[in-house]
Amino acid sequence: MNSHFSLAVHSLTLLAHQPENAASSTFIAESASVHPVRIRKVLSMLKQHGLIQSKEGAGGGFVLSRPPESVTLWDVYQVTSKGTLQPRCPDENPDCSVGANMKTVLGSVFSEGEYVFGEHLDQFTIADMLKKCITN
Amino acid sequence: MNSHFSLAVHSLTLLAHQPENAASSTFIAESASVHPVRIRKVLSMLKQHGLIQSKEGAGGGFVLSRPPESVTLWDVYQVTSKGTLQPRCPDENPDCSVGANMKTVLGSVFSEGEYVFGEHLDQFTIADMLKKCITN
DNA sequence: TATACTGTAATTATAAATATTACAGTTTTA
DNA sequence: TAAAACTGTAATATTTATAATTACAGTATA
Repeated sequence: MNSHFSLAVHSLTLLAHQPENAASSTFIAESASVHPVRIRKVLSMLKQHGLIQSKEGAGGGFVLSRPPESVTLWDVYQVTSKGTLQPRCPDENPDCSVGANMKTVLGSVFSEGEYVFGEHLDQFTIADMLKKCITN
Repeated sequence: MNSHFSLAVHSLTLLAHQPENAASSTFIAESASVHPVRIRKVLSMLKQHGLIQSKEGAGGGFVLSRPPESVTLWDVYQVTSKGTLQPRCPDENPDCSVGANMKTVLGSVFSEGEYVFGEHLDQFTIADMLKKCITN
């Protein structure tokens, strides 16, 4: 699983944690121990898909655009990581009936698998994540 | 998903395809378009877990040690890729209630998710993979 | 108009994956 | 019994993928 996903969940959870004021990329980056530009890239994806809003200029930053109870990890996964479950396969080899088809065959198994995995992720919301973090 | 998995499935399917004679790492490597040493490393894992047998020396190579109908993709996954579903998380940040716990919280979500995903993989055997490859 | 932000592109640095080389050990076969 | 064809594995080099850094234009605030 790529790291965009965990950074996105982290950021959204942080925004849910302080719904009253916007969080800057620097603030989020320090919480996640990564570079602010990386946060801005990930949040750019979330913004494009309507999960957050941003405001430029002094005092600006990021806020949730939907209640954290309504955003699931599956929603986030689809924005940041769709298709990454797929196993890396070497190029197709036309000289071998196995080598020629393995990529396609495994591809369909993993596409279905991603859906099954998604049903699991869909059970958890950003609000759940916040609750789990705080009660620990 | 790491590439060990797809190389392992590829190799096992190839062995199932020619049950009569052993396949050398060079033969498998050519079918999968990768380096023979890499194949030997992956097959070493499968051998340790009793999925295949190997024979050194001239005319040697690899053969299945169990019928391909009895080996599922979940069996292979557990040998080659257990834990790789886990998202990459930055180091824990003790100064932030979210940053301190996110890794653990996501960890448990993905451990359960791996199990769910495993139930899906468990539906497919190496024999199924061979059939799918050949009828394509 | 200085300051504190987002947005994004370009570049550099680091880490991970993969290939390559090397060589010891094991069978077969000529 | 020696050459050939293999596995097994470690060490190194190369390539690719990730991540950090730098740079700078644009925007809102005070």
